[in-house]
This record gives sequence, C-alpha cells and structure tokens, in this order.
Amino acid sequence: MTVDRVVEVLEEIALLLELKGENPFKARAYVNAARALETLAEPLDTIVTEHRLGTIKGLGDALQQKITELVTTGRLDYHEKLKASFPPNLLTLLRIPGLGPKKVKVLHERLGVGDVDQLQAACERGAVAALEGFGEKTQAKILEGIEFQRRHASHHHLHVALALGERLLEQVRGHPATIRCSLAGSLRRSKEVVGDVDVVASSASPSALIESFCGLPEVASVRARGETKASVVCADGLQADLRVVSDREYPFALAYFTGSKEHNIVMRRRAIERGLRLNEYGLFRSEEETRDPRLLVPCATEDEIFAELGLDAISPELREDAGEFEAATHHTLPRLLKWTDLRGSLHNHSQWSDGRQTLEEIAAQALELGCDYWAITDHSKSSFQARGLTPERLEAQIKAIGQLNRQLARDGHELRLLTGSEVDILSEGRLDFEDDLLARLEVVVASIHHGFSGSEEEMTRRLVRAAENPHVHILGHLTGRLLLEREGYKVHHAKIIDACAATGTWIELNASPHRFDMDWRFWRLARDKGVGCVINADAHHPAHAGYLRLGAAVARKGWLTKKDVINTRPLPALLKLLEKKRTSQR
DNA sequence: GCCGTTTTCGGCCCGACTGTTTTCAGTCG
Repeated sequence: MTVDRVVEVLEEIALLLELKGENPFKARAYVNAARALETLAEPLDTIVTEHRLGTIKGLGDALQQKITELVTTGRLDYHEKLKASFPPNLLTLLRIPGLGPKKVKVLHERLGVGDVDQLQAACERGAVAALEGFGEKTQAKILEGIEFQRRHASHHHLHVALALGERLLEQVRGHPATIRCSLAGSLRRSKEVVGDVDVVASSASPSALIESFCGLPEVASVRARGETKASVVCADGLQADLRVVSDREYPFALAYFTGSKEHNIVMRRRAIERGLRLNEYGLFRSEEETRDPRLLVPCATEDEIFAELGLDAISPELREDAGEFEAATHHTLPRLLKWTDLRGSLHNHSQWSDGRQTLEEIAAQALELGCDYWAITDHSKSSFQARGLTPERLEAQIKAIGQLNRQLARDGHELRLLTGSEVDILSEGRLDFEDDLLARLEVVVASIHHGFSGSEEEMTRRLVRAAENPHVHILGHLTGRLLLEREGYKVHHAKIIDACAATGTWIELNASPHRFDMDWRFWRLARDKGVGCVINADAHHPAHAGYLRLGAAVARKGWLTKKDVINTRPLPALLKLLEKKRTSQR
C-alpha cells in the first residue's frame, strides 16, 4: 500500500473517531501520524520492513501496529470495522460548510440521516431546525450548502482533471493508430473547474483507438462506446470522452470540442457572413449544413481556420467570447504569459507555520525548479490553527533565512529565499503585526483568514485599508473562495483594484487549484488600471510548487502577459519594485 | 493514542464568530 493511501486511511479513522464522539485527542493522534508519514524522506515500506516506525515521533505502539498491518496486508481490520459501524456516505456530510463531527453525529443519531439526500429531506420538512443546538438559520445554511454542492457536483478541480487528462493523452498519443491528438474542452481552456476530460484524436482506424481507450487502466467503467466516440468514467467519478476523426477533420474537431459554446457560435456566425459553413467536420463553401469534402476549405491547423475567418490565432484560454474576436480582428491579442516566464513564488509556507517543508527542503526544491527566488511568508500570530508566528519567532525566522541565504551564496547558488509574512488582515483592516516589524520583511502578503461573514462594504474596506499600508506588497487570495466547496466572502473588486492602483499594491493570483483567487474574470480590469499580478503557489507541501504552472494558465485566461506579472522579473528588478511601494508612500 | 526530569496520569494549539442560547457548543481557520 502506498504511503498516500495509508495517510488517507489514518485521516479517515480520525474523522470516524470524532463522529463516534471519541476522545478528540485520540483522533488528533491519527491526524498527527498521517502528517508524520507525509513528510517521510524515505519509502514507508522500507521503514516498516526494518522495524523503524518507532523512531518516528508521534507513532506509539498502537499506531505502529496499525500502520504495519496496513502496509503489509493492504487493509486494516480496525478501520474496516469502524467504517462498517456508520452509513457509507456519512462522511460526505462533513463537506457541507457549518457541519462538523458533532452536528453530523446528532443528525445521524436523532434523525437517522446517513447521506446528503436524507439531510436535504430532513431540512425541507423542518426536522433539523427542531433539533437541540440547531435552528432555522442553521437549517437554511445547510440547505444553501447542499444546493451549492449540487450545482458543482459534476465539476472537478483543474489539477485533478489535468493529471488524468495528461495520463490518458499520453497513452492515446502512444497508440500506433494515432496521428494527432490533444486535450480539448474546458480543460484545454484552463477553466478554474472542469466538468469532464475531453480528448480529440485523428486516426485512419478510429475503432482501434476507441477500443484501446476503453481498456486503459485509468478506466473504471465504459458509459458509451461507438465507432468514433467513447465515454468512460475514471477514478473520482471523473468522466473522459474520446472523439476520433480523420486527420483532415482534426483541426475542425479540435476547435469545435475546445469551445466554448459561446465562442463557437461567433465562429459559425463569422463563417456564415463569409458565405461559408463551419461545423466540427470542416469549413465548407456552402449555405447549407454539409459534410461534403468537395466543398471543404482545407485547413491543416486551428490557426488556419482562424485565418480563413479573418482572425489572428486565438489561444484556447481566451475562447470565451469575452472580447477575443475584436482583438483578433484588430491584431491586438496579447502575447500571453508562459509559465516558464515565472522566476519564483512570493507567497509560501514552511514548517515554521503550517507548511510541511523545512527552509532547507524548500530551498533545495526551488533550486531544482530553477527559480531565482522563493519567499517564505508564514502565517502571523492570529492564525493559531496554522501555528502562526509570534513576532519573536518571526525574528528568529528572519535570522534563519539569512543564514541559509549565506550558505546558498557560499555554495555558488543563484537562489535567494526572501523573508516575509502572510499577515492576517484583522477587523477594520488592521494588520496582525506592527509596522516596524513588517518594515523589516522583504515581502508582505496580507490576507483575510477570519471574519468571513462581513458585508461587502466591510470586507472591501478591510482589504482597501490593508492595501493602503505602505508595508503591504500584495493582497492574498482576495475572496477566500474554495472552489467546489464554498463561495468567497463578498468583495467589491473594482474598488479594491482602484485602491491597489492608487497605492501601488499588487494583487495575488493564488495558484492553488482550490482557489485561483483573484478570479480570472477581473484581471483585465486590474491590468488596465495598472495593477500588477503576482502568481503565487501558496505552497504548503512539495507538490504545491507545481501549482505555478496552473496559475500561469489561469493568468493567460485573464489575458495577462509577462509584463503584467511581477514575479517574471529577475531578482534585482523585483527587489527594486518591492522597495518602491514603501518609499513612494512615505 | 502519544508523550514525559511534570516517570505513569494528565495534558494535548488558540481565538473569533455564529447561532444557539441566556452562558455556551460547535465550527472554522
């Protein structure tokens, strides 16, 4: 069993124990054990084989035994029994905002609620509001949460869909019958969440490709399977569609299945205006719907289709009918950012707060990625849950980073770690650290982590005040949204953008696929007002460094170029810009 | 369930906010 799966099982046990009403510290012990395993530097099975689990802090006799059983047999009796004592879908209730283990326990015991459908029914007949400790508001909030999840139930986070899509694509590409292939759909357009994975391929023998696709190891079940099209369901219920066409049809099919629907409508209208007809099989000299190859206007690539319709080539990310046609007509499409333009990330966490890596590990990884700089911006003291730093610990961290930087320089490395903080924005826009401490940091990100329920005016005022502080460089994850989980708090984007423009404050594009915040739809406004974008990994874990690539994709969706993104600058230019905000406002 | 010159039980990370309550439990971060 892989270490990731062991971690999952331990975390699930912790939740089940809480639902049982067990000693919360017992549950905590399982979470701690999961954390400890996640940060292992060597393979778990080696440690188990050599009986060295006891050397890991947080693993006592009981957990050592359980982990050994998991690793060696692939299952854990204790876990199976615990699971069997609850309805199979009870844990899904914990994903509804406002519901924790205690409330779920009551709902289960008093009302027999075991899944989301039953919870919804109980709310609708008013049974939840009647429970002790619940009320009308709680019931309404639960219904709201259920509705939100329903609305997004068929959607998936971009990193999950992309990982699956790339694995599938790789295998389609490797098939001898494949001529060309690509991802398509909202995944290719880098939407913040996607419904399914679309793959388009060209081949002379479609059925061979379809057959191979349906038999791929990722496929859990085949939903539909024809001569040129197959629809399968993979892990996590993620659906994947393969569409196979002839190579002549390929660019048209690719454009059609990339969408968006709104973009395609305009494309077809432009074709009609030119006496042509566009569909997924080609561009035809015809007034009628047709597939007649004798009428085809041959195009070898998507770019040639655009050219036939009097347009510059439009990147997939921009195909939302959000101004791309005007720009493509007037040759004013932006030269979009490439993710390799990024030189580092200015918002990241370490073991000093809630990150998983030591400063040394972070530096090693940033070096490996070829970054010029990587800011350490751990949480401030009000974020207790995240082990936020007191001023004293922050001072100590500044020293530690200085030492590490000197070591890096002695070893001849170009990389610089930057000192910093993700400082909490408290009520009324006050900050969690005093100005003189902030002034000593190279990078200050200010974010809201508490008090999400304020009105739009209050939240906006808090963010504007934070931007007005000369020591704050960046506003972090502007709305606090968690994609597919909860809406962000309400903010007035335009007012905040204006405040950032006036104060020279940058806005973060948080590259975590759970956030992608600020939303791509606002970046053109920000750019037009001269507000810089910083694409930040908000890394808490080694795997998160890769989020920069996703963040860049979303920035492209927001029409941003290399020039618009601050962390494309080399270190000396960046340091100058960081200094500028502080000096220009004094 | 883990940990310990608090050596064998008692503590384990804290504060704001919300909605439920008339003093607090649960959730969230």
